[in-house]
Amino acid sequence: MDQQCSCEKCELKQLFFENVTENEMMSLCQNRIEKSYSIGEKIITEGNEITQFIYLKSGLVKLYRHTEDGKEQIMTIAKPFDFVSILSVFSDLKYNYSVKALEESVTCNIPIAEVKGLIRKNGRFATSIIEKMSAVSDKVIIEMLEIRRRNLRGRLALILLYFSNVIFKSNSFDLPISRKEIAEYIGMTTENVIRTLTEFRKDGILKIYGKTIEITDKKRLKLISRLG
Amino acid sequence: MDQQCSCEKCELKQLFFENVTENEMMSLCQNRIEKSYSIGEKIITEGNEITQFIYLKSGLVKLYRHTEDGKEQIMTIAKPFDFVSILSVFSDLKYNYSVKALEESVTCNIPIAEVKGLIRKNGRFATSIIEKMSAVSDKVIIEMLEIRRRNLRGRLALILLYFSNVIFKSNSFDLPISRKEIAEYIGMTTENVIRTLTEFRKDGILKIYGKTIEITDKKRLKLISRLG
DNA sequence: CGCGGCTTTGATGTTCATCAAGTAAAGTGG
DNA sequence: CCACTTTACTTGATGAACATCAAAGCCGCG
Repeated sequence: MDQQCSCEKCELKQLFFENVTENEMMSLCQNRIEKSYSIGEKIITEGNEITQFIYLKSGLVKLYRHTEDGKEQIMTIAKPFDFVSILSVFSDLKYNYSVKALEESVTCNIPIAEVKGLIRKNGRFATSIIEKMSAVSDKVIIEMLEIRRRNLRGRLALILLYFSNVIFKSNSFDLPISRKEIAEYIGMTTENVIRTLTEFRKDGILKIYGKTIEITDKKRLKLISRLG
Repeated sequence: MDQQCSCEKCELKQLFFENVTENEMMSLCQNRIEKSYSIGEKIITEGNEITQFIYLKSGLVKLYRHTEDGKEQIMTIAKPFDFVSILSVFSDLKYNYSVKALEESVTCNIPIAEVKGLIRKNGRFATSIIEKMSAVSDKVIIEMLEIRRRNLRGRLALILLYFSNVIFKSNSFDLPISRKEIAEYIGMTTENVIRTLTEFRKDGILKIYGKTIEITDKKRLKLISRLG
């Protein structure tokens, strides 16, 4: 095995492991497993035991859960640096949500005991994990409140802007989720997602080619997102 | 000053400070301030700087925030052990929500730097904080998803059961919040909260005397909560 | 090439917000 | 303590927003 651990070069090292000693890093590096997932593959299954601390190195994923009546609710869509396996990882023995890849994704998996040990031994590491957790749950909660307070047009406008500004950083992008999933994400029906998209198209706000969206009147979309 | 720190007797000590040494505890104890709040008093104001780590010793509080259009959204209702000042405390410099007392409440306030120091020095403490944080954000997120997936009747039934089973542990209790606040909590209008309450009363599910609620047909209320 | 899931549009009815208007309760200052 | 103001509560009427149901075209995949 190399003296130089391959994690040293990982662009996500600074995110969580900035304050980890060389020895600790070596141990992490030897115990970690990288996994690749193709579109639609499940990364985490609701109800399964939590054994790994998982974070997203690249790609895009959705966090979702099943309701009693068999439907799905999407909690959030996470990209790298947004954290995957943070919610409930430290408070529960089992996952109470599932995670699925929306794009080709790569995760880094570390045995949870290893991470817990590191938290106990290394205060700076503990601090950075706590800060990260705090930021992530905050983000999810605020996002959910922002969705809730809008009507359908506002909700759809909001997430289109989210894809455009935050995820893809472009006015033209391929929707990473189906119409049905958009509905599950923002709490409306598939039919109304489609109808509202069509409205936006007719109003000259969007161009739509299947999954490809081009935002042509962003100012107007922002207005709808603010006023509903 | 006493040798014996008064925090030693605090029933909440075990919750966060179980793993803290005697010296650390003395320091905490000297720097902490207990504060009392009467009904309606503000404990935390949105936008203010975060300087204290605040937890609820007794009482009941609401966490809420203002939307752009001047309305209020209640994020959750917290009781002791449910944590108050956990969301965003470690990731942000300012609060992005407010907290108000719904009942006579007492908080214990510790300078945030003190807690951060403790996290760095004491791994077991860091672990217990992380577990607590994880559990709290999980609770809030699941709660919000559960509210969202229901129709009005289901939402109202859900929170009535929440008050009855979780908060007051009785079929008869005084609502700690106004009709308007219920509306802000579960995302509906005040008028419809009232109308639905009246419906429940007419259906023989509840008795209502102002703020006092008595659940007379819990089985039925549970059914409504499940099926909407 | 046929099956199942996704997408689309239309018709219909329910659910819910909004507006209006009045009563009750609770806080406020003289 | 009473008049006054404000805030909370309540009911009804109306229309808009939204879900549901139905039917058909499309697409990818075994």
